[in-house]
Amino acid sequence: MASVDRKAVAAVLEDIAAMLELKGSNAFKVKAYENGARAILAFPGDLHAAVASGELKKVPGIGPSLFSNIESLVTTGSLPYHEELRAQFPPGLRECLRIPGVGARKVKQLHDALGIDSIEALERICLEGKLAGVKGFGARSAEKILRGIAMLRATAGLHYYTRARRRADEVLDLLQRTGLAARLQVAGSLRRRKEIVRDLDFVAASGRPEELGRAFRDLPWVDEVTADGPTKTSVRFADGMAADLRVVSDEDFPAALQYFTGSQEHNTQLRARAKKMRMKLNEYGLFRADSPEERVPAASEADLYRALGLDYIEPELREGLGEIEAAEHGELPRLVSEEDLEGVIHVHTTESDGRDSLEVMVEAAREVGYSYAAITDHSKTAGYAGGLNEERVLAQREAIRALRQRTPGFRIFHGTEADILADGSIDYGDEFLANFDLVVASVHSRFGLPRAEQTARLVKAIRNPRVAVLGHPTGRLLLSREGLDADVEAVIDAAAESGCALEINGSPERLDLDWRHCRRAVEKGVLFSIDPDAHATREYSYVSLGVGIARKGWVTPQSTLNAKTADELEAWLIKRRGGSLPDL
DNA sequence: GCCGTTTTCGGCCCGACTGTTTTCAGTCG
Repeated sequence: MASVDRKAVAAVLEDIAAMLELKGSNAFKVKAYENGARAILAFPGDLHAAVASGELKKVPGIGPSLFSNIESLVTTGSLPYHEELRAQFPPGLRECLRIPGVGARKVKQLHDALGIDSIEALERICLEGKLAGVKGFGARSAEKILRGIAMLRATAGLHYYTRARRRADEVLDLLQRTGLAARLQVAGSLRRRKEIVRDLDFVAASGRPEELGRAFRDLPWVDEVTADGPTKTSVRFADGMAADLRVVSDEDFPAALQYFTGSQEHNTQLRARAKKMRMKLNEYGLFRADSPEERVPAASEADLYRALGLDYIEPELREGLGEIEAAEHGELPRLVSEEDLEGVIHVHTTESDGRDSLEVMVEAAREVGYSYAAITDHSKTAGYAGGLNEERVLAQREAIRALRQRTPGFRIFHGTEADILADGSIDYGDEFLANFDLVVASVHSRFGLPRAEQTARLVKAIRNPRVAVLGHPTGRLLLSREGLDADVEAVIDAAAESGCALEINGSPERLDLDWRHCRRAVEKGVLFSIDPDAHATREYSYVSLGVGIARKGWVTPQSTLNAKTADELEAWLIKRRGGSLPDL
């Protein structure tokens, strides 16, 4: 049987949606396929099993038709309906949909009028000045499309959260200094703490919108102004990042902030709810449906949610994945926050590939406010990272013993980030692992193993009682490397069963485990270790990125390993390994 | 194509901006 994972299924559904759009099908049918793709990506269980049992039919957004399509895909590896559609459209035509500012209607029109069937053909027509003849396209259309093509090629416009956050803070600072904004906040996916951000959204309350808009256009990084209306200004910075500013009245601000925080899907559901309750929600406020002039008073986002019969929903949760239902029933979790963290796990020093010494890393952890740190340098297999052989481990143990004497009131756990070998065993061997207080086990090699082998490898490591934490579980690198191919659901089940914690690695390029997987794991009782993977003192700040991902994944303090106190962690470690920690 | 405490048929979120138009369709979020 062909192995079709959820990403592949979602990609097919998205492809179908794109082609239905090109066909000019009912927009809601298109939407249904897009929603289906999202639902599959977010579906936490085993897709094959859910198809076999029919459980998938119960997932919102998967109706009879989508179910049978998905069933065909996972059981036979292909879908005739998809093939039929593909045969009708050249692949280049679907590529054209990715150009910003170019949608299905325009692509279809250009295909019909000029036979354009690829981005290259479209570019040529624009350059040759042959576009303006087509009805609906004028002199400026070609220019705009060419810019869109350039943009698409440049970066695909995606940015790490950290980079976007830094730029957003700079923008907020400069706009704040103008004194033109009574209220000013960043919204959008950045506020929702998505790991990857496409553009920045700012919302302001101001009595002088034109001046504020001008200040926005005049920001030092602005390369191009892409939209410029009385309430909305869009720019692109020289580094390719796009940013929007919306200016509203003070009274409208809460609704505007809510609206521009999104996500699209969350807002769609929220508006449908408002409508059902005979109200109307838009970016200016909440109104009575039968008397549109009558505003439902709301001084804050919390007021808006309350008026809709909902508990306040934290921005991180607003992904349209059941948070509204949970808020309705008072079942939202108390999300973990940085204040809940008692200690830091997964810390490197100069002994392997860190840039600061043991003493400096420990002191910095104490200054951050932690009451313990688990030092986890690389293991012997990681020669490229200066990994420690057994002899050096024992020497480090002595160094830590000595440092403990000089660091009263602060607990130092001696750990390792040990390599999981291809067969799932840990490179030091189980016996030697007993020398550590805490073992983080990670995959650093053989990413290409077949799925079944890769899964078995991770499960074996998780079931090893010496292993406390599975480090960066999928090994992905955002924007550059797919994670290893493993059955995450099986990994989660193994963690739940054995009690091994899964890491939420806060390194900006990792943010692994992905938040989409966390929620199901939390429900199953899995513990998470929210770690910086720090290679220098300043990288302790990565913990806050990990916390953002944990919050998106509905992780609570109770589900967080390093929200335990030092004593609790020690007790947990002893229980996990079924024996005492090394006598130090 | 999906969905149901108005409904198994008839809805499906809503508005700003652009570029082309003289009243609007397309795109985006």
